[in-house]
Amino acid sequence: MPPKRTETESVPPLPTAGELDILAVLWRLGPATVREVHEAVNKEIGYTTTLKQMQVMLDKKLVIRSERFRSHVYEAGIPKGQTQSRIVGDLLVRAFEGSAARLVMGALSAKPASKGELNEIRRMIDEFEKGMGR
Amino acid sequence: MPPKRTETESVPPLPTAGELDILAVLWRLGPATVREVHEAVNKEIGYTTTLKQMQVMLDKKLVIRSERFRSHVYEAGIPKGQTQSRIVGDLLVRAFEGSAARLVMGALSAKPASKGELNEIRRMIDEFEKGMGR
DNA sequence: AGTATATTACGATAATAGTCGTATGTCAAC
DNA sequence: GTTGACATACGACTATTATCGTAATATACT
Repeated sequence: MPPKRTETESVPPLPTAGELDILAVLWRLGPATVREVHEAVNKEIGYTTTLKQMQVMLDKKLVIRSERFRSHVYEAGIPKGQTQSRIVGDLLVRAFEGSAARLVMGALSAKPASKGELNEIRRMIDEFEKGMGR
Repeated sequence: MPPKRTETESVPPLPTAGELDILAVLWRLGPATVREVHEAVNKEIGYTTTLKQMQVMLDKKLVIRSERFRSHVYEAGIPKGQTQSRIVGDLLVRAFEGSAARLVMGALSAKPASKGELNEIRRMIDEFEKGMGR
């Protein structure tokens, strides 16, 4: 069994699939209420299910929230890029032997990219190379 | 809840985290016994745990197996590239709005790649572009 | 104040994943 | 043919995730 998870972790655990869907909505909308998130995720689940999930995420520090006269407003507890990077990093070692090239291969064969997007990836790599060693 | 999973699916479900670890070992070793897999995964769990997991995976069609005089020999039930692609594809839509470029960004910031690997990715993209529309 | 409506808190339940113990089976070597 | 070393089958238990119902709370509108 994975080590028992306490609520006092410095770094939050990776989000589960359902939690990631909620995070993705928060990334897209910015700070939002449970109601707004619930409508945006667009799954066939009840409102209180979304609510409960977000409460659990609060406990895990995956989101933070603030009062707003009537309801709560939630936002991601960790910067989007950092979470994305942790998730991909995990997948990278688990399924791709740490090879980013193979991961890109997998991504492209899963969802063929347009020429424009291929160029975007190229630019990204160039950028990254320029910033290396710093 | 996700739709109840029957054992008669045409396409297997995505592997769970633990299952992926086992698949990764099978990809690395090729056909292997439970014992071999168990030693390779190198986790602090009992032998029968690995065994049970692989039996569940067999039921899900994530692996296939054949008799071999004394024990069973397992291998991946689906080509490695296809499974990798399905996993990344899922992540792509869930966490990266379908943008491969952002995914690459996430991968590079998770585990900085060497110049050699960056070139490898470039070659991969070139290859992919050449083969487009076919 | 009193009712209606929306929100939150929280416990109960169910489904899935992970874990292991024990029984049973198989083979080889004595 | 008995014994020892492994293997498999399978049920049970635990932890986690997902789901929802209900009660309590807050706000708004008469």
